[in-house]
Amino acid sequence: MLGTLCGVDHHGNRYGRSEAARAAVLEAADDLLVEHGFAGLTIEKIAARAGVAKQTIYRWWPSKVDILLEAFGDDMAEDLTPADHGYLATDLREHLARLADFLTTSDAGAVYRALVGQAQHDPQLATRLRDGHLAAQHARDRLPFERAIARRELVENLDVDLAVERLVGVVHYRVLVTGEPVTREFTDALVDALVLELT
Amino acid sequence: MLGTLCGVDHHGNRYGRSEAARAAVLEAADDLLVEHGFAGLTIEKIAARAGVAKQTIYRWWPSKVDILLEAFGDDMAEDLTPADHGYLATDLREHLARLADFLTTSDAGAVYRALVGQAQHDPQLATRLRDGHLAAQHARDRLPFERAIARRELVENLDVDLAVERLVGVVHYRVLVTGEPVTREFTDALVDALVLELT
Amino acid sequence: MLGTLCGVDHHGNRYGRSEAARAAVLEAADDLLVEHGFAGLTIEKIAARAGVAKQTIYRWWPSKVDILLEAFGDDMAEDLTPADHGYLATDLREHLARLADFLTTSDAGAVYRALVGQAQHDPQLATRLRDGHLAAQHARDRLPFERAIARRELVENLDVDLAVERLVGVVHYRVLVTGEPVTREFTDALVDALVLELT
Amino acid sequence: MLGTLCGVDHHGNRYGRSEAARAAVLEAADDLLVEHGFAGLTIEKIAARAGVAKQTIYRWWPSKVDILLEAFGDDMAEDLTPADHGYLATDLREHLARLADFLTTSDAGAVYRALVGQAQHDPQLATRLRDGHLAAQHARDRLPFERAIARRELVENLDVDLAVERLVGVVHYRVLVTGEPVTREFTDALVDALVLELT
DNA sequence: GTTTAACCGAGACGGTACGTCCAGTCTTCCC
DNA sequence: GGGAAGACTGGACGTACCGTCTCGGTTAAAC
Repeated sequence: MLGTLCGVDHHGNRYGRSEAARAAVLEAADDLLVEHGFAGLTIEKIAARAGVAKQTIYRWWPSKVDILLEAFGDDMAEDLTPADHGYLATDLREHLARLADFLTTSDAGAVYRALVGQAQHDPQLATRLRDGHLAAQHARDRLPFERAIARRELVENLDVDLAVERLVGVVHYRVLVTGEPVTREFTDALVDALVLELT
Repeated sequence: MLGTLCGVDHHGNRYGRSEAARAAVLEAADDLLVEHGFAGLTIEKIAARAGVAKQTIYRWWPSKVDILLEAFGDDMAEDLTPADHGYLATDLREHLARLADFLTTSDAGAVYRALVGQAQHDPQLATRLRDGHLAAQHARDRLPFERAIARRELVENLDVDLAVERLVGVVHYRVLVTGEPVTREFTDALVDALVLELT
Repeated sequence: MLGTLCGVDHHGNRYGRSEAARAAVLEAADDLLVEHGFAGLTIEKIAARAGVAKQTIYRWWPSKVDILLEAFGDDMAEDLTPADHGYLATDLREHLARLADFLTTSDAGAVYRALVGQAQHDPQLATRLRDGHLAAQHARDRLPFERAIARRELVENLDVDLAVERLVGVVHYRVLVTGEPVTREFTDALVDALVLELT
Repeated sequence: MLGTLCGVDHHGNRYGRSEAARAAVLEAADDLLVEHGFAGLTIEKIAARAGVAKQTIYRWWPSKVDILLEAFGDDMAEDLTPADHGYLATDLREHLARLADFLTTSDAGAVYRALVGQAQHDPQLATRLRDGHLAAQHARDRLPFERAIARRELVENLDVDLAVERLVGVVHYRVLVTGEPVTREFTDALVDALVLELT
């Protein structure tokens, strides 16, 4: 016969996971987290809210943090990819302001904070979070600096990683630890001080 | 201000709480946190490990984070009060190195990380943590800068808060988020870059 | 001090099981069995009906048949102790009629039938049922015959066990297997045939 | 009435069910019952053991007791049809001994006991069991008596039903209730007492 | 020889109940 | 009155089956 190219050789709806159930669970988890916080986020409530059987959740996600990780998805990549305006200061100012906004006001940011919080109690989650999302975000955070170096705006041997951390680290500190508001003035001052120092 | 034996004014069971029970609970909580992590830290296990009735715990602490807060005690103040060497760079280098050490290697640091993690899910805890410990620590963190200003080593109108955050924030970011090791080289580079910029 | 004779040396309500909870559970189990049958008898429903936490049930009863066994209690002894009228035939006629009544119409009889049914799937229950209740009942079933022997109404070397089984066995067969009604005519005929044969 | 190969009038998949699947299910059910008891007999395990889809089971049998009923089949008729030796006592002695053997040692007997046990919780099953098997068996149990009446060995107006129950009822009682062994001595004694009484 | 319809395996699904763990409250006895 | 002990209600946990469903595949009768 012909080379049955479509579904390889699977049969039955063995691979037929319900997309509706998956989406309902992710949305329910997201909603519950925002509404009732991480403590109010139980598998039972997610199941009830999503109109889904508990078993369906356990079939696909090992724990509630896995649901959050999936719900978190690529939100960070979508929201936090720095634009290129041709000037380091402009790029960084905008990027850092968007980071602050993401962390403090968006739903995805709430999920992110919950995950980082939980990661303090769960080294495995910490590893997955870092490998899965933080590394990629760090690469995106580097972009303005790398473009500035390519533009000769910055010296070639700059420690970009350190520079990145000196910006996003401080914003994270306010969000995760001190809880102080992260204003546009603050992020701008942060960027300006760094740019002044580096150029 | 000497170490007045804390339980000095209770006379037997009749007129006061048992210092032995209090100490046993705090120690048990500390041990369980280090051994089994925050998830393995339940009131029942603390009670069992401490040889104490659950009711005794509930009588004196509203929740398990209160136990941790009390166990955490003034460790931060004791370990993280910056010395005065007469030079800003030296003070900051030493202080930041000790902060890194505290956060990553000490038992108190483990408690602190657990509390900050939990605070992401628990706004009330976040408030208490900030009011009770972080504000005081921030004041201590300012000391090197304030001394340098008094010494005229730094300009008077320096934004000290920002300077502090630009140091401790980055260290916290590594500890709480990226999980990268915080080496002496790293903290020194952080201090040096800032000091160079400010002076 | 005085010889604290009451609670030996127990302290706390360590031995303070709630009689209210116990009674509520037993009654709820009884009711649910009669209303919804053995299949409708779940621990969760017993707990809900009794207004008791599931844990309280699991604390005191290993399984739902244990609840039934306890609810069954001494009902058999109370209802099925044969009276002494001085005549074998009279004693047996009355006793067998009461047995039939117990098995087919009483709540305790419903529990008994459920237990015997379950014992077919559960050898351990079978053993407990036999040792705990059936042996005692068999001893009571023998009484009319033993009194008749004492009275010289029957020969001394009569196989009393066999005689007992030839009466109660047939009634059980109707109740448990064929489901035919066990009328007074039937039990009387059974008794009369046996008594005629033995005397 | 000869053994027409059961599946003779189905032609392939189109108009008929898979005999292989049917047999596998019945055997799996039988095995699981004997190995793990009635509680260990679940549709899922039967399906897994038989290498059959759950749906296939639900397509053909409404419940697991239906599987057992079908697996039980005509075993009773085959094993428990009394032979005709020309003497009432001989016929009954042999028949009752075979009944005892069937109930206590055969696989079909195990299924029978499980079904009778379950019938205590399930009136519908009880009805089907009685209509489907017990009535037929009762008719077979009557045969020795009817032949004896035809032979004038017994009086014509004998209550044959009662006589039958006085034999098989007692054996059932031992098997289902007391669990005592049913020896040949016991069954012979039972028969002899009855025959002596009736003739 | 193609269509076609019933059966089959596989397994995902919404549910119910299981038995366990812990939270937080309570009552009782001892010191 | 504090403390040890522990029973209590309540609720989430993760698991096991239930009975229903949908999906390809297989296969032999029907076309």
